[in-house]
Amino acid sequence: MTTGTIHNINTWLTQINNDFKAAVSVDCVIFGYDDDALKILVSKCDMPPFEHEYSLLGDIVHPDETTDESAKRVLIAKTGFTDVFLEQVQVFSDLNRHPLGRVITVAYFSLIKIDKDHLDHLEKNAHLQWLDVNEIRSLAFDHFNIMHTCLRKMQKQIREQPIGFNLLPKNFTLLQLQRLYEVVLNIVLDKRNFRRKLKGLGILKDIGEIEEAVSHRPARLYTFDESVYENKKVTGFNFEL
Amino acid sequence: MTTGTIHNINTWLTQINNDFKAAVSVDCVIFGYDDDALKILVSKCDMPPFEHEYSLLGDIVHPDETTDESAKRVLIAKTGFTDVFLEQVQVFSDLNRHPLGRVITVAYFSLIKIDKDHLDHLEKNAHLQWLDVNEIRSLAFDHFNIMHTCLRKMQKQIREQPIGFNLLPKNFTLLQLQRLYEVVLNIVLDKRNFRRKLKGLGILKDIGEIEEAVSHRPARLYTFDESVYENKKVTGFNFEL
DNA sequence: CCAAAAGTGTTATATTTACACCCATGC
DNA sequence: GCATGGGTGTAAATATAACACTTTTGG
Repeated sequence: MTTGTIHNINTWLTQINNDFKAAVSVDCVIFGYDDDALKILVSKCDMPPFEHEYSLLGDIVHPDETTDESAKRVLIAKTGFTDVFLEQVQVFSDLNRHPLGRVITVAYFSLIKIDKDHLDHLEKNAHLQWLDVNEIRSLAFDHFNIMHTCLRKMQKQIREQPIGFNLLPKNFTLLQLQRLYEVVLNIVLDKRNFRRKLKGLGILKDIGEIEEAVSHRPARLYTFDESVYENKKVTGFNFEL
Repeated sequence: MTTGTIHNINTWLTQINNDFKAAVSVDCVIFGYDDDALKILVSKCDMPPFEHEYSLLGDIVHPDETTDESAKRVLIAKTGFTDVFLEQVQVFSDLNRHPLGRVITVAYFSLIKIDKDHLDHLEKNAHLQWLDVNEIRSLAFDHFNIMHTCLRKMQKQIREQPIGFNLLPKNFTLLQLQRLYEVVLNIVLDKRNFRRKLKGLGILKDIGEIEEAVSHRPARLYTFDESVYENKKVTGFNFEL
């Protein structure tokens, strides 16, 4: 192919041939943290040849929405949460990744709090299920690959930005936060160093309350102080642990 | 919209309606470093209403190629280089981003060495031009936005991985390398600390030669030792400056 | 001899790591 | 009283930051 003859969508191409159109979808890796495990929300897949696999939650992108909007729509529809942390990760476009034909998908990951209200909602979607990321051996389509890519990106991002709070209840103890990092990153953290680091960042607010109904000394409860974070962010911020 | 009624491309949807197909393109932010400036390769745009703007190099994604392959094809066609550093950045899918209709684009950035052979090749593509990223005020379509997003991602990545070498000749002096970082990141670096840091990383190989034809004390020439980097990468590597 | 970049070490400061004990609560 | 996690400080090691002069080459 010579340089003079290739199409160029940014110059003299004047119409788009139908042969060059593709279906575009979004797929969401929805992370939740529960029971000291990192989980993702999946759905039973009933499309051959993946009838006995689980798949990520996704949908085709509608003509009147961006891919970000599409991913948000999927999340709201499936989880009921309207205010979700959502991050675009990567396009997957292998030619035969989907049995319906050419489907180019944009992968997203999302972090949500698994709570009682949420579980009630999920009961209406009996086909949905939480899987421990460490126990997943395969998923439908190329979703195992997508899940892994999103997991790596999330692990990187959780070290650089305070996004882990999205996985915890509004108020949490320092040990809960530490365990979250340990589980997500598969590492062991030193309690004192972890606490010093987080208090030093100044993004935690002691809400002046303590745990209730625990069979040990109750811990103080903290919340993520987003306003402090927003102020510091501009000057640079290192969340490394 | 209720949860029971949304489409789901991963379950019971059995065909893809043409109304749900879109044109998919790739757009490449091709970075080059020359004359102590970071530049990008652009093309004169002749599509209304952007006749007097420059645009990124891109093309529609063909039915028989992934988006990565598509981006690589554009790069080879426009620059002649077959072995290019290429990184997927993000999807841009605003509804009216392209005058031909719905075009969802996948943005990539690429790092290449600007050298004489390259310039010879470009002369055959008279519509191509290098623009200093600091002097660009606008580009066609949403390309200014795309360029900025790619620039930020590249700046982040160059601090974490030794990708800067892709912008330099095979052999280079330490000062050239330092200037590259200073220009790309808009920072000032300390010469001694920079040298200590890089020598400590062990990824530079002194090739035993010196600069020629310079009107000052000639500097040693180094090259990037990829094999050492590949070995170290698995154990973790911090390229922060 | 002048201009231009090459090349080189030390000290102070900040950050990170490693590590052990007493405390409060429920049962 | 015992099991469980809550909560705290210090010292060593490492990494980062600041800083100035002599050397070598070409013109």
